[in-house]
Amino acid sequence: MRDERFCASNCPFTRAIGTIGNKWKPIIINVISTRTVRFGQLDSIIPLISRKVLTEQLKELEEDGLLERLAYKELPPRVEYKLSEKGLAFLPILESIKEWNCKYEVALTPKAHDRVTYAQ
Amino acid sequence: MRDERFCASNCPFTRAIGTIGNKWKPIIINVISTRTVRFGQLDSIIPLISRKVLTEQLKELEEDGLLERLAYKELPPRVEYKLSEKGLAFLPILESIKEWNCKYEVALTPKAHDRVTYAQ
DNA sequence: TTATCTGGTTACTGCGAGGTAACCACAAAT
DNA sequence: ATTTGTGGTTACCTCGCAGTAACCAGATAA
Repeated sequence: MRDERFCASNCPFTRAIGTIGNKWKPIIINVISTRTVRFGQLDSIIPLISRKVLTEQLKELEEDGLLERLAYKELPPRVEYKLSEKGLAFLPILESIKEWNCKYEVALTPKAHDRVTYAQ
Repeated sequence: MRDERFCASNCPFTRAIGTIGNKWKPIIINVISTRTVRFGQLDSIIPLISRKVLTEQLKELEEDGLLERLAYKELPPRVEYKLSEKGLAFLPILESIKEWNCKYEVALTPKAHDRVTYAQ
């Protein structure tokens, strides 16, 4: 899940990609953002992710110091996640990605086949 | 390789992550940077990637408009890759990631076991 | 008594990402 | 005649990511 060869690289950029360079972590960080979010909320907000993978990703993010896990000893249990200073410092990067995408993402041009069909 | 469910999302951020949110693409973009690089150079510069995967990633990056492929009809063949405007616009984001990592990546603290060993 | 709620964990399983190795064209060099 | 250089493509196979389903505690509600 986390690529050990990347994390063991002597290139800091490669290590960074080894840490946050997968599809779920930027999504999770973006969802948490500046809030405090419970596990169940993340599970329902993020489409398509399974509880198992969500648990794994959260654990890795915590290990890498991007977020903090607050477990309350209640029943039923309550666990809250919030970004650490490091995680919060990553948010502007996600904003840049959003801006970059909105500026450069081309509207999907219909395929030639479809265009001909409609033109007739 | 590219997650179709991400790319089909109606959330632009999710689509962006579906496009560049994997481990190889940021590395490739960072290596090409402002240069014009040949296939063989990428193959030798980037450690651990196979030619097959490199080809696939380059093709996807081209399809997504991040880079341009220049094939010269020579023998032996020569193919050069360079970033498009969209790809170049992504470089500052990679720089931000480098800065973010250097600022917040904690030096791996030796485990308690090792520390005790050395202390003795 | 039984269901519900929460945040997981575990075992089982399948699919596909990705690695390896062989192969291609064709010119120039040896 | 054979090797080398270049940028791939293809078939084959394996490993592991990730999905599913079952299970857990234990208090509260119905």
